[in-house]
Amino acid sequence: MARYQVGIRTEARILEAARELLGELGLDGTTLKAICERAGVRVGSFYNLFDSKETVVLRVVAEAIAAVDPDPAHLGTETLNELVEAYIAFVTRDPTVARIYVQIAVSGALNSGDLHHRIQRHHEQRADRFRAAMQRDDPALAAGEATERTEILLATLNGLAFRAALDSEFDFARHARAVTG
Amino acid sequence: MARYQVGIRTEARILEAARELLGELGLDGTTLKAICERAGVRVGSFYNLFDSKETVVLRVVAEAIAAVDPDPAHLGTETLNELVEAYIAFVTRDPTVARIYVQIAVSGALNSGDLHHRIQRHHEQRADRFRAAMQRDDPALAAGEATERTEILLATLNGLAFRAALDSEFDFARHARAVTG
DNA sequence: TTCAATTTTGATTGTACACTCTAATTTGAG
DNA sequence: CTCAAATTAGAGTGTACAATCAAAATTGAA
Repeated sequence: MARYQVGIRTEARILEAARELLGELGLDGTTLKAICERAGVRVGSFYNLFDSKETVVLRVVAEAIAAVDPDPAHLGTETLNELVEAYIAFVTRDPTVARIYVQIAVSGALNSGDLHHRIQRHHEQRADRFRAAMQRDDPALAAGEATERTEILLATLNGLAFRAALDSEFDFARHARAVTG
Repeated sequence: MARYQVGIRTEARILEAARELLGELGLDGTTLKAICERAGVRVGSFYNLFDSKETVVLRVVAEAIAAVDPDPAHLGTETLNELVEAYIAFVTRDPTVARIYVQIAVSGALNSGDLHHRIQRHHEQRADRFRAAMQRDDPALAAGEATERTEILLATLNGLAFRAALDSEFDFARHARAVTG
């Protein structure tokens, strides 16, 4: 190990370049060449720091999701409303990254089993947090009913996000808040 | 014009091959080469009949959607329930094609403006039919309220379809019918 | 200061892809 | 049967892509 400072900075530049390109050009426009050019790095250096292009893209998406997490420490104190607001923040702050998440999820569904499982697990974890928050809000709510409501709520939010991806005029936040309460 | 029979049959073979491959391998796996091999046709013949690969893929998707249309003649007599059932039929009959529709919609959103507009128009037309059916079911329903409910209903159906694309075990039909009431 | 480990370079590989073009062949209407 | 139009063949074009590799340069701990 024993990373050198210069390498750490290069890694950060590559991630920043990828983040910018994904936002500006989307997944297809974010080629290895484009990332390296913007980061001011040769291709060989890229592969010294990352295993693949996929690695970088997934890190950018994961960081965008983590950036809006209302409970990064997993203390289990978040409310349903906070979770919905986090979802809204993710979609409205960086709509392109949100779209890329959907794109990866859908195209990866058939191929590359590993990616598929990671996305499925991510969805399940999010569903668990929604369900737990829902039951904290209303302790009388039965577990099965909470699971069911969570499934529908998340589907609606995902569907609205999809709608927002197609139409930039669409007021995602307003509709998302409407379904919550 | 004046098509020859052999050409018409070849066209049908190409469409069938594309349909099969899209179902088996998804969008990425459905290459021009693969389509031509399965259809027993040389690449040159393909381009004599179709402008591009995109043309074929879009025709397959459009035909899959049209196949479940409860009111192909647009008589305006369909019920909300029929529309939901048509949606369910589309997703459950050929899940891969449904996923490809999402894939095209999401990836095309940034690029190729034409495709983007076509998909947006398709969504709007569907929303109109849902809203009209909703008001036929309940004539007392205000227009604004119907628009709002349609937006939410379609979002939920799309989100559930997305969920089904990620998890083949997911019972899409049951959840879809649950939200309709 | 030394020097092993890390980082950078840049030329290169290999591949997969959609699409084109011309000439030969086949079709079917009159 | 004729022949123009439709269809087919198949080699070829061009391009964009992710990834590899060996050698040179640099870093920074001891």
